[in-house]
Formats: sequence, C-alpha cells, structure tokens
Amino acid sequence: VDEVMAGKSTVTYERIYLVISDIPRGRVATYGQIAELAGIAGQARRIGYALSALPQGSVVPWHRVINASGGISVRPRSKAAKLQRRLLEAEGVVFGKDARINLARFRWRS
DNA sequence: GCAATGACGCTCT
DNA sequence: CAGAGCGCCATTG
Repeated sequence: VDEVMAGKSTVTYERIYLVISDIPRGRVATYGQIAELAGIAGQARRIGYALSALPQGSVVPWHRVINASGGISVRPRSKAAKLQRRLLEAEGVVFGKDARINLARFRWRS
C-alpha cells in the first residue's frame, strides 16, 4: 500500500486502498460505496482513478471493486477485465448473462 | 497554468 | 431500457 502511495497528494489514496482491503473474499463493492467509506462520498471517479494508478501485483484486492451496475468498468476486451472476472469467479462471485454481478447478493455490507 | 481525460453515478428523457 | 446531461476532481499533456 505504501509503495503505491509514492508521490501522491492527498491521504485519499491510502484511505481508498485501505477500504478496498477490507472487502472480504467472495464479496464486491461499488466505486460509490468505496468512496463513501473512504470519506469522499460523491466522488466515485477518484476511486477509479486511484485504481488505475494501482500497479499490478499490489496487495490490494482491486478486482472486488465494480461499478454501480454490477459490472466491470474497464475495457471489456482488456486483459485486466478478463483477469478481474476470473479472480472473482474463483472466489465464488457469479456473473450473470450480461456480464453483471447480482449486487443484491454479492455486495459487501459494512 | 489551462484544457482535456477518465476503472463513476445519479437523474431525467 | 438506451442515451444524454451534469456533478466531481486528481492526473496528464
């Protein structure tokens, strides 16, 4: 988490990573949800931004973060997208027909 | 420093 | 249900 923080401005990044790290296995959280828990409600964009800056191999379970529609928010054909889906399914998260997750069932509640 | 950009989300057509 | 519009703001070029 710290290595990632190098050079970043606000404490927000750390908060974000911390919150994400709290998401339990087999559960997912939306960007907006993370934003709220991280103390920057209404600024979901920043969550995505923070993640985009997150290097691969980080200890942060970024794959458990999805958009409010229950789907992946990266380019569908990108490697990252496939990896994310694979990781989630490996944890038991089920993707529906339209590549969306049933938030009512898998959304993490804190 | 200014303008464009983006792993978002909610409301209104 | 698909689109468009609008808010939000750190990071980039």
